Amino acid sequence: MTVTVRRPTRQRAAVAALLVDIDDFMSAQDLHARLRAQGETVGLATVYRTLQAMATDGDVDMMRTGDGEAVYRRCSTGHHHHHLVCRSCGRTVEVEGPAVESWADKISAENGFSDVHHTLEIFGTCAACQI
Amino acid sequence: MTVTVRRPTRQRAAVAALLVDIDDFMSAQDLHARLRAQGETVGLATVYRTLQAMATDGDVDMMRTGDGEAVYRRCSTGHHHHHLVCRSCGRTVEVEGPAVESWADKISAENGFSDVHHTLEIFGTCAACQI
DNA sequence: GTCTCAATGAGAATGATTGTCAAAAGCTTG
DNA sequence: CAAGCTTTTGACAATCATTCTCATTGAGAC
Ligand SMILES: [Zn+2]
Ligand SMILES: [Zn+2]
Ligand SMILES: [Zn+2]
Ligand SMILES: [Zn+2]
Repeated sequence: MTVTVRRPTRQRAAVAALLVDIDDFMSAQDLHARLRAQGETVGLATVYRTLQAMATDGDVDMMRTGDGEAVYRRCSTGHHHHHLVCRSCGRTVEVEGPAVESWADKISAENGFSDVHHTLEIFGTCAACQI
Repeated sequence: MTVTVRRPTRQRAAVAALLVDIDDFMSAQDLHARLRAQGETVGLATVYRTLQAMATDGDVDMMRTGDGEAVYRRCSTGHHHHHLVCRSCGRTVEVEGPAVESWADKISAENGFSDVHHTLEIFGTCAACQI
């Protein structure tokens, strides 16, 4: 197996620290803007690279918004889960569904697919955002 | 309720006809290239607009690839379903999961979310693409 | 301190998607 | 069929997230 080495840097620490404070999914652009607002000097490309590395390492979850933009979030659980996201205020709830996992496995096997993974997100309006 | 009127045009017919022939998800750019290769003269912007209109009307399914590109497919069933897609050759199988639907509804209700919808796709390697 | 290589950042480049707006084409009516 | 009205089209510019380039900086090892 290959172990990718990642050197700890001020920039990576800044991004990681910010993600701990934020509770909603946020884009690289937004995170970069927040960092700059806080006075942290981190390049945009570095924010992109850092987020991608964290996503690869499983340290953050990445999701695509309706218009295809990548958004990231530091989740509390390290294991596989999905999200219930308010399309109005962005509030996010982490959810698990054993039934879904087994269904996906069964469907994949039945159709001869291997090495599978799935994406599943639920969007709606949370109680606080009801009119 | 509002009923959107759509005038039938040569360009829309060409896009719709092409989608019937194709069995895999395909991007607007790709579809446009195919149309041009067939000698059909349809503008790129028109392909984008047509696909969006068809997706809105429920005539095609839209999905996002791993890198966020929108891809479209004319599905056989008119009702709600999901996809099992080969990440190597693109072969797509339409799948249904009543258990997943009810799970999503339950989770949403439990957390006070309303007006929900979900996205769910399974990616893997199909039998034919195994090494 | 020095050496080596990963990491950074400023800016350019890419590439999908959307906006603009004048010209072309459906539909309706006379 | 012609005129009038509205939608649709297409060439091109504009947007905008993301990636690339490459010279410079910084971390870790000795
Ligand atoms: Zn909300
Ligand atoms: Zn899952
Ligand atoms: Zn395949
Ligand atoms: Zn479903």
